Amino acid sequence: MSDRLTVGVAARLSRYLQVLTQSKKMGKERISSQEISDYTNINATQIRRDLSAFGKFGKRGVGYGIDSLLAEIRGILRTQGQHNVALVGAGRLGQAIAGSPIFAEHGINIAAVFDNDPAKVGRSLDGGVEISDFTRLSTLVREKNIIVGVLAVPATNAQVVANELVGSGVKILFNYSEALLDVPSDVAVHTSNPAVELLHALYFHLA
Amino acid sequence: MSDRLTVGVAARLSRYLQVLTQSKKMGKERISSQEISDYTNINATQIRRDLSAFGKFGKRGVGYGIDSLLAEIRGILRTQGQHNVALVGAGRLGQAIAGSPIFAEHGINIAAVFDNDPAKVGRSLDGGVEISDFTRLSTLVREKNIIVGVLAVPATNAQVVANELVGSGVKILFNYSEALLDVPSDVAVHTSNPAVELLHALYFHLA
DNA sequence: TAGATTGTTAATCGATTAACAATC
DNA sequence: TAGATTGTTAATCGATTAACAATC
Repeated sequence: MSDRLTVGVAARLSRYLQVLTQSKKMGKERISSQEISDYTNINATQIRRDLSAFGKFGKRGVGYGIDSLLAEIRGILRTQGQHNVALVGAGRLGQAIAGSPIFAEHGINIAAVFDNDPAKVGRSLDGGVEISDFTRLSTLVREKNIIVGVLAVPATNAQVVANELVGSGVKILFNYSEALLDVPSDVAVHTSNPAVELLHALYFHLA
Repeated sequence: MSDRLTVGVAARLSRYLQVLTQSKKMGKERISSQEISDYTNINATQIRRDLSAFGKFGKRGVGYGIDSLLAEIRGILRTQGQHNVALVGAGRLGQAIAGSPIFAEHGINIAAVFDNDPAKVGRSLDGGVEISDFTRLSTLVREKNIIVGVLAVPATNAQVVANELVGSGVKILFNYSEALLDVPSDVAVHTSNPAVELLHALYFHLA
């Protein structure tokens, strides 16, 4: 299987990773496709099908070993190591992101934090990273070979920050503002949009 | 078309809504399927197909009128009005959510905020909502007929808060913690998981 | 053994795309 | 008219699901 995964398979595998990580934290050692299905709303047959395309990871009548399945999926997604990201914006949202265990749990390291407020520059966030001035962004991003940028800035600044990140070599942007971003076609933008998801969820509740 | 939309169509329509809302804010009056495609990475043919299933909303050679398309999609999704949600957790993340224009822009109103910290209860957040004690959750959620709850609490408290919300009649949960939530089958859980999305995005960058 | 759960098949359904006539 | 973009067809591909033998 040296073929590239389809978008759907890659998305589902990373969701299994989340369930496995949390189940492991809760002390579980084995999990069945039905249990993963309950948490993800992905059909249990689909889950077994996704996994069996790469090998026979489970035991009939028993389920999947959490540790070994975690290792297998990380191998398939090639995301075993540590990944450095740059966070721009050290306001409430930026601080919440830096202080959350969600990134650290999956091997994602916030390697640099930027803000343009002189009162914040030089201080440290919960994660222990020191806040750098926005003007140092390009230098630090290049130095640390960072290819992922997280935008926790107001919509009015989002495009300027995106331009700076992209100009410094960043290829993946996580946009937490409502702004639409114009970027070159080789840059991927993921926009977090709880409101859009909510409208979508409401439709199925109302219908 | 009184049929229920498929999950895919409803998800895409709500993403078009986001692009239209922002384009309108930027002063645009018309938009083409190709422009929507550039921002969403959804194929332009797919967009025209989704829309034409409900009517002929565009003008050949010209594109779609933003105002009229917004109204049409809101009608299809039946989400024209105001929707009340309850926010639990008035820490940095909760404050960031309450202060963000993302919800308000789409007619979503944070009708109640809860926290268990006595130092916070009674104060008001940026949005203007007063923070209520967590013990009043059930009363207020029932009084205001709230069916959507947003969890901005640490993973260790997430299940307890989810139980309280579900027990008070909430049917849709937005979980910003990394915890897995056990809920009845008639309750929908949306978990925000930037780390999982990032692993997925990284795969396509590395491959 | 008895019960549980995987791995896999076969069938169906929806998503995706290219292409192009219609028409603004 | 010339250029642009919609609406729609037709064809392909991947996702989804039920069912069940294999086997732990």
